[in-house]
Amino acid sequence: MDNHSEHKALTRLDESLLTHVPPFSRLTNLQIREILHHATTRRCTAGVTVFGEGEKADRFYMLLDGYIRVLRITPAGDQVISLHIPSGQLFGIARALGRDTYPATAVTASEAIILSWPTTLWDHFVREYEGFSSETYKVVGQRMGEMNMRVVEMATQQVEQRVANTLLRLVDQTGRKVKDGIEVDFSITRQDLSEMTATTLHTISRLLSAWEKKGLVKSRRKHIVVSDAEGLVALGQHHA
Amino acid sequence: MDNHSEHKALTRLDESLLTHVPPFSRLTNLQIREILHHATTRRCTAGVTVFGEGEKADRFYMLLDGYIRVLRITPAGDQVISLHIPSGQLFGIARALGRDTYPATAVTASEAIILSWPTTLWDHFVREYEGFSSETYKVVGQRMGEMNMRVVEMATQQVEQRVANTLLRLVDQTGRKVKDGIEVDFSITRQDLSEMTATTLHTISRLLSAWEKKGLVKSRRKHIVVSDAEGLVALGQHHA
DNA sequence: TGTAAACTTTGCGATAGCGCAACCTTCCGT
DNA sequence: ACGGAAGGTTGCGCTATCGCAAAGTTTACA
Repeated sequence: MDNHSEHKALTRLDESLLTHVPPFSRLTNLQIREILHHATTRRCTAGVTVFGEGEKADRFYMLLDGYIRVLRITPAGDQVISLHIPSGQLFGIARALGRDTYPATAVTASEAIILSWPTTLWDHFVREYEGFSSETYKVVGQRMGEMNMRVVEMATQQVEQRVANTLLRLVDQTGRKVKDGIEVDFSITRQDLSEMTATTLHTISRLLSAWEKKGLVKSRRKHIVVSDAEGLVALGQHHA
Repeated sequence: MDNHSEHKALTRLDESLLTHVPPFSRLTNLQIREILHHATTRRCTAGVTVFGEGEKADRFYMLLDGYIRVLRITPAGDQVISLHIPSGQLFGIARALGRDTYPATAVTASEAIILSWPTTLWDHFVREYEGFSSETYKVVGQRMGEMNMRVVEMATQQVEQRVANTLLRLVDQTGRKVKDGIEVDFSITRQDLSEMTATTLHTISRLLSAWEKKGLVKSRRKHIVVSDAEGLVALGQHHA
């Protein structure tokens, strides 16, 4: 559960890594080389805490590969998963929102490659790099949209619908095609799913079992495959 | 429930109206006069829809006086209140988040005075006006923080705690001192409160009755006064 | 000034989903 | 290759909260 597997990557970073990543896509190779020059690279196994809620936000990050899980822990010790960040997105950008501490904890949900820069460079990036700012705020907007959707779902839908919709969104955003359906692209436990949907792992387990019997999903330990998305969508809609 | 009371205000707009409003506070009087020159003013009674979810975001707004309620309506017809905006804040700033439609509906929660500008001016504002952008993103950050807090609360707390905390936040953000406590500064029904806390108006009614007996609040039709904030805080914490 | 509309209260079941408990299965490290 | 830890399943009773119903109260407006 902690930073065991931290490495300074000495790998030579190729400019092509960033040329197709939105916030940097409009830049010249020279600019990208400049950006990479200031970057620190880090490879992590799953389950590594990148930064913690409330810490001083002295770096901002770009996920090159893998998935990041964003979560908060209540005083009472309950953990709530806010969202998952796919590769190619910035995160830990407290500075962009006028904050100087991270508002949540970021943990790797899979193996991951992460670039980061000191927050002091943020203003420089915004000023110098065409499109950096607007692309940044596009993902901020997306994330707000997702959070909003979650609030609405939690306020209006039953557990079964919420879980169905959450699972669908998961495979939609991070799904990988496999033999008999689409699989969530990182390890995910019933506990994790329950922390995303405000339920208990027990309820999730029961739901997945039921769905498996109906042929909607196939799940094994830490893996979930959606085999009948249509069917799940139906479940997610109806109020019965 | 619709735009009955719309007026074009012919009132002369005084520059001093904006000089103390964060996004404009660093500007010269000349700049402010320029900004006001492009603005459209509108006075509304409570309950007027300023813009609707999904509409083309062709204007952005500044609330000069009153309160705005931001809400979403599900396909099934359930209404969920996202947040309340106090005077002095921008809203309807889809453009700032790379969107071209409004993500939610905005309704006046009280009488209100609203300035607005065509979205086409947004980039101009960002470019020309020192501090406009950063102040904007500060409120975006705040709102994200609030939404996040709501998700966490809804996921981890019982109804009574959620309602207590919501009410406390309400009087904290928009409270007005009255004889025997602090009153929510706009009309608010049990229904409204239930739409903020993901409950039913019945449950809210029962809770308020119970709290009134305990001397924590005093409520009449559409008015709620918190008389013992400490007590409510206690209720909002404990898990029993 | 009276009548309808909007808002509120309260009682009484019904139930979705939790919490607990016990047990099973898969994986990982040594 | 085995033992323990992490993850998963399932049964059962409980309760917080909803949903319905019916009646009371305040306000608006004709």
